[in-house]
Amino acid sequence: MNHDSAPSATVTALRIRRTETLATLVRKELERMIVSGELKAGDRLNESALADRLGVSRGPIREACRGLEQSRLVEVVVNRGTFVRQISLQDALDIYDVRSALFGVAGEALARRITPSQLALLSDLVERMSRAADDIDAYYPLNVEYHAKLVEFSGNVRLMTTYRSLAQELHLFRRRGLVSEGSMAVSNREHRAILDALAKHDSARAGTLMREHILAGKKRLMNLVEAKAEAAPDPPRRRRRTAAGGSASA
Amino acid sequence: MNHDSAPSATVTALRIRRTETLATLVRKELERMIVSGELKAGDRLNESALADRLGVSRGPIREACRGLEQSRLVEVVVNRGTFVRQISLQDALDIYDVRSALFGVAGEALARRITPSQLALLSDLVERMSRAADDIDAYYPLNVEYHAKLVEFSGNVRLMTTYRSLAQELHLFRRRGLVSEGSMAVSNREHRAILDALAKHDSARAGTLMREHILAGKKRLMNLVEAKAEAAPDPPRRRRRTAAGGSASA
DNA sequence: GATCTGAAAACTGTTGACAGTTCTTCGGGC
DNA sequence: GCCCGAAGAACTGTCAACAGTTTTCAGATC
Repeated sequence: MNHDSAPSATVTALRIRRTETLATLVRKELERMIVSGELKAGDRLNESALADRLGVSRGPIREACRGLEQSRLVEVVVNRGTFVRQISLQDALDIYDVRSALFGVAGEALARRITPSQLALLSDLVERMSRAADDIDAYYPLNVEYHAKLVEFSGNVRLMTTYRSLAQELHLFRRRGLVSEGSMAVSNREHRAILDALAKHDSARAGTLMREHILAGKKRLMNLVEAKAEAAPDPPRRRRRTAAGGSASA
Repeated sequence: MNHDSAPSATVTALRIRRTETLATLVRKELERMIVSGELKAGDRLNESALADRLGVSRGPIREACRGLEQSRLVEVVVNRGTFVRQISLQDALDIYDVRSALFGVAGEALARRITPSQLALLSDLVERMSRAADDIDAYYPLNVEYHAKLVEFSGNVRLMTTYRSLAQELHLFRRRGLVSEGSMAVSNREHRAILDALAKHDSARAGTLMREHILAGKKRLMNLVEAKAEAAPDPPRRRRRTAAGGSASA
């Protein structure tokens, strides 16, 4: 009854249209723009301009912004607009602490239930990271995928969504370049150790290692920030015109 | 210039209006209705009806729903509406695991920075809970406040918001009565132990105790569910007409 | 009585317009 | 040169209406 073979572009469009509302599509597009850096922290989202650009009216745009507000990617100021959120170093460090705890639980759960095929997949990722150890552009996406898979395989849906949301928020960190730097070889050694604990179904050890892996990342970030601060002592941060300013965040 | 004394209702309304948009007010009202149980899991949110009832148009209602969707209190199905989410026992248990991890981090951080006045406040809450040990209606809100304060005092904003969101989601658990039951005396003994560790600034112990406190709550819930299941063996869950049904939750 | 069908009702998705607020700009005064 | 203020532009908040989809329900059919 159902011809699944190669749906035409229009059919695909219709199928999307049937399961996704414009607001959802807009939200995803904005998410992409924010995470990719196309929209920078502090930028305002001009509703009319976005509406024109995406070929929709302002309604769906506003709905999308409300969603983004709740997932903390933007901040809405009454009568002034919605701004891409700006998170401080302290915010970033706080997020690392939370992520570390979540990653730890993921490890404990995963060690109990991991399957051979999942192990193989993770092992493959570690292997590829090892080969890409001196090419950050190849390494980075593999690293992201490795972490995402570890959380996904834990089987705890709520854990996964929470973790993903935090990871996405970290993209807002203004000096994001820092996040991906850090010694890749050391990091991958930790990846191997995690894999080993998982293979042995050692729940406690996997949890500890995964918790510490994130905390090590936090440490690396702190060291980098300190180093940079010494090299170029605190450029006077120019006040943005946006009300979204200040990193106090309530 | 500014007469602060007893602002009239209209002034208050205007002041609110200046800092809160209708969508925000609607979202808060809907949140209240959901958490209070006025809107039950599975119920549909009729946009026109709500608009009439709250005296606004459908725009702000829709925006509010998008926010609620992102915080996982409702589920939106294209062309059919938004439904109050229904979470399964498994979902609830998953949430307990995540909460436990977050609560643990909160404990570690809090033990390092807790102030005498914060200790006094927490101690007072435990004392009052102890006196209310056989009156669940008095005990329950104190218990909620105690947990909230522990997280709030941790000083990690992101941790607080994440924790709060999960706690709110737990209200959706269909057999929510169960959550508040459980041996209050035992629970308060744990509260005292936590307080003790915090007073001694014993970070590791506070973290462990707080983690285990939530896991103990999870255990209590599981035992209760099992007990009830034996008493009244699994009533055939009637399929709701709503598409939101099924607890598989992707 | 149960089931199918199709029209009407109810509801969601989206849009364009209007009201009120904020931002910009351009003179004028010091 | 710098500050202040008012008019205009730009933008957000809200609404009412239209289009398309889902649900309901009365009547026909078996």
